[in-house]
Amino acid sequence: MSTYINTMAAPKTDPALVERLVRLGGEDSPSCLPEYQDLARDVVSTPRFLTFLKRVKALADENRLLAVALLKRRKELCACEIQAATGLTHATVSHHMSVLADAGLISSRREGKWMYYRLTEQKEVSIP
Amino acid sequence: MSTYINTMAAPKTDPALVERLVRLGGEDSPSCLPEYQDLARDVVSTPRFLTFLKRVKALADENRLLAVALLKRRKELCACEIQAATGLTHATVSHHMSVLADAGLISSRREGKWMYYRLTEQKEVSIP
DNA sequence: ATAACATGTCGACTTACATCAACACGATGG
DNA sequence: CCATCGTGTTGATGTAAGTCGACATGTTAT
Repeated sequence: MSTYINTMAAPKTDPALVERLVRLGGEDSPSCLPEYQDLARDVVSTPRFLTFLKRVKALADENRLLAVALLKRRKELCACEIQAATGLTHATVSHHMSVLADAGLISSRREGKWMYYRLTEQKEVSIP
Repeated sequence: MSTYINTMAAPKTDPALVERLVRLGGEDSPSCLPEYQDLARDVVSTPRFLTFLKRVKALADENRLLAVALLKRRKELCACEIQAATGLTHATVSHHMSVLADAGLISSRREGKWMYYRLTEQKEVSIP
């Protein structure tokens, strides 16, 4: 229903929607629309939320997840090995590894011509 | 380098690549190309891998992650509440919730006109 | 019974992103 | 010094996915 969208656009609260939401009010159910908007804003702006989202997005690709899974088995892999495992172009592999590194999931080490990657040890993160 | 791709296409192993990979062979570094292909195939075909990928993909969206984060705070939310929090159309919310449900992250309960969602309790899954 | 309402479904649109070819650059070896 | 090799970068491209409007379905209230 577009009333919600209009409400989002303008800070004014749609009385009908508020009534609807208030009617929902159980024991632990929150009350009205602005509260939801504020809560959502707070949650989304959290660094915890943003970090988690970035990591999850980095893992949400078959080839990247494969690379991470392989790095969990072998401690260290070079770019060409990951390329061999995934069957991708070196350009694509390089892009994927940069995404993973940007999310803080892997670290890279240069040794001559070769680029070695390994997982960064990270505590298990739960849903923010 | 397209040699890898050609090698992937044809089961035949490129001698030059094998040599390169063998040259890498350290103490814990595996040896040659077919081994990587086989290992990758094994890992990817694992139900563990596929389930994890599906869940991670479901969480890799700002609005879906927001919905899950809110469900972690309030025990139960109806569709219109999630719509109010995200500012999306009800069509989009419905789509997102079906994605989350399909990944086994949430369960739904119908009560009259309202559709209530809650998180499914799940053991922390680590990288497959 | 009719109206208002909450939600699901379908088709179209639009943006994000995975992928590759081509080029650039440092490193290694002859 | 020149050729080969391993990677990163850039621009272009195609496909997947998020989003919405419109319609359909079941529910509640008058």
